[in-house]
Amino acid sequence: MSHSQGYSVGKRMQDSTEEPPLIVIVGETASGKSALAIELAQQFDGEIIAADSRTFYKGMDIGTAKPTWAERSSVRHHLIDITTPDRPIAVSDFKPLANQAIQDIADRGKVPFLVGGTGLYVDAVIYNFSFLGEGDTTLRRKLQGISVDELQAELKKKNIPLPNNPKNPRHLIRCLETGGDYGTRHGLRENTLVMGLKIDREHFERRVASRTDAMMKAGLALEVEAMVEYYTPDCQALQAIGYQEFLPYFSGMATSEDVRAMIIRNTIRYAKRQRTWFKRNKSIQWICKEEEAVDLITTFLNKVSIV
RNA sequence: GCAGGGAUAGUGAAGCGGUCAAACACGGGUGACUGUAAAUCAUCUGGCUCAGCCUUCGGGGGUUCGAAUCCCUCUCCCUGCA
Repeated sequence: MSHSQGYSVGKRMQDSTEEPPLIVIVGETASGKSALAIELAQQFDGEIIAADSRTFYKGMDIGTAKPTWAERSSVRHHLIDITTPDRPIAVSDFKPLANQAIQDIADRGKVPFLVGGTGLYVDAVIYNFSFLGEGDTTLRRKLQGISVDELQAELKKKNIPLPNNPKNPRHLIRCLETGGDYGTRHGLRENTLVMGLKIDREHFERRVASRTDAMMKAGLALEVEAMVEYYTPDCQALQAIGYQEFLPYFSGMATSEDVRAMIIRNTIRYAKRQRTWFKRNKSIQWICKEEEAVDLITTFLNKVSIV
């Protein structure tokens, strides 16, 4: 942020090492960050890049609270509907896609807004994660049947230290895949403003309930049924809140009232996990109202254009 | 009215004389987490001046060195006979 070398505008445009400015908005699900982002993007001539692990997928519209077509025509959105549930997008796929979008938006003279609730994916971009290799899927499938104790024993045998979550089978398997290596993270991306949208608990829970009702009224059951029939119900993308909860309903083991209650509960639990994730990110500037965001962005953009 | 059965922590449900602040499940809190992340996992969950102490197992009263566990009685609930 401190290279006041007096680049000419032309030089800056050519210089690929210079990071385009980026505005990031994070927040728990149903916090209203998408609506806020649209407002802000309109106001500051921006475009939105979705950092949501479930809005990549075509067909998962209602349950993921994907922005509507009207919203998407008012502000251009990137990385929504870019794949299908049977072709998942992992963090390591997301990061380059997001960076491409950022560059593309900046090249067209607009302001990129990275907006989403998937903390890991956001971090991958703003902390410039480096990744290790992809795991062997057949080996992974084989390891999935093994107990935690056996996985730990396997690691011990190969002299690989246990991961930070030593009882998490997925982390143990990944550890086995990478030989105990981890990717690296860097400092916060330059020219980046990170904002987090806060929402008070009570207001939030009411929102979740009414949002769930609205989704169900909009035909969520049909959407899920179609997806489950076309893809396998256990495919990773469909392992999403608003989707999995319907499985017992389809097999006659639950009422739609049960489904509703489950979705609400799982959404609230998910939001808690998001809060925990974001809490330790000290780069986030927490805001409650749009005006605060406007202020932060205004000063941010001024500073960036001066450098 | 008679004969049985039951009342256990936020909920469901074990326990049936000491090792019980009480299994387990759910619910809830807190947290971890770089290639499945809307996923996955850990941990706590009666109270406190917390390696110890205090108050709990429908209410009251007994028996016992000792009771959630045995006896008496009261309240409420279910089942069978009236």
